[in-house]
Amino acid sequence: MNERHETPEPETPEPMSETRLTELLRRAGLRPTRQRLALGQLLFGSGDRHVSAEALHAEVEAAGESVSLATVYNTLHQFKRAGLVRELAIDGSRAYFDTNVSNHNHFFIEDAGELMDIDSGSIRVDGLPEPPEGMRISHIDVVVRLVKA
Amino acid sequence: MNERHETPEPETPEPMSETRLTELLRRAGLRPTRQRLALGQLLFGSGDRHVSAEALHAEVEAAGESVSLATVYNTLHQFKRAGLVRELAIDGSRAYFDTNVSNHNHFFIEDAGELMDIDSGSIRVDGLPEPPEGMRISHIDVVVRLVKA
DNA sequence: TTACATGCAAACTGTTTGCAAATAT
DNA sequence: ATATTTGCAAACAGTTTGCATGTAA
Repeated sequence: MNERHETPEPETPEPMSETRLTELLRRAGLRPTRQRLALGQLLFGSGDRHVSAEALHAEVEAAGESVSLATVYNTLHQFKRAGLVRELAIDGSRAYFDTNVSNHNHFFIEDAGELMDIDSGSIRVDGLPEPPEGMRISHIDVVVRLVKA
Repeated sequence: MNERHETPEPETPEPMSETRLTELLRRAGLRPTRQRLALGQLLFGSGDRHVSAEALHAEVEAAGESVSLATVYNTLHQFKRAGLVRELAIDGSRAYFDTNVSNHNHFFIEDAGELMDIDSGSIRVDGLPEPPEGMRISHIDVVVRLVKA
């Protein structure tokens, strides 16, 4: 396992050429294999996305590429280590990955298990208490849970 | 935006008599069995608590009462349905239950997997965007993740 | 007495891992 | 050539469930 920890690429969304994708992977220290290119295309080829491993696996199969579920998991974790995706703790029962790695928050539609970004500018959190001695804040997650009105 | 299902009684923390606990369970429509009394004592007998099922099981065994893990799970869910505890989505790998069912937020110490309440008054969230059509906000979770400084 | 609760082990879900075969450089 | 990556199936953790037995009312 040799991950290169570099500043995550400000990738342009929208259909990404294989060359761009290859570059992206290379810079992350990952060989551009068929599987990683297929997953990368789905993840980074069309704006910000929220996926579970299972869902991404279904998608890649539907797209005609065969990639094992284990590889989907491994790849998502490699992408995460490379800073290309962020993992979200939303719902204990499955892991969600977000291709938007910038600072932003989420709506979560409970019944549908569906996630949506909240524009980064809108929410403001203040009145934060001091973290306990010897600790620092690494990240603040805000999840706005929605139900049918 | 600060919707709350009516919480069924702000029970007094601190060592709770068996009679009080029995009452509490009765009002929740739950028979005061040995197991539920033992778990209830641990959960509601000493201020606000954050527990995983596994940890609570260890505790109750350590306290000399034998309660199966399955019963711990079942009981936590019954307590949750009764509004006596709240389940937290913090970390995909295990479920945490919080005996503080009022509106408040959390510090989460990543490495230790430890949770702490943040005083309810301190954090303020504003600039919330409108929920999508036909949806309403059921709850807002704020988790402040901490790492060693 | 009877409806509810428990314990056990087995089932299940989502995720991870070990290892031989395949692939990228 | 060789280091990395993959797929598979088996392992795994946490959680849930079916059912016979035990218990509260």
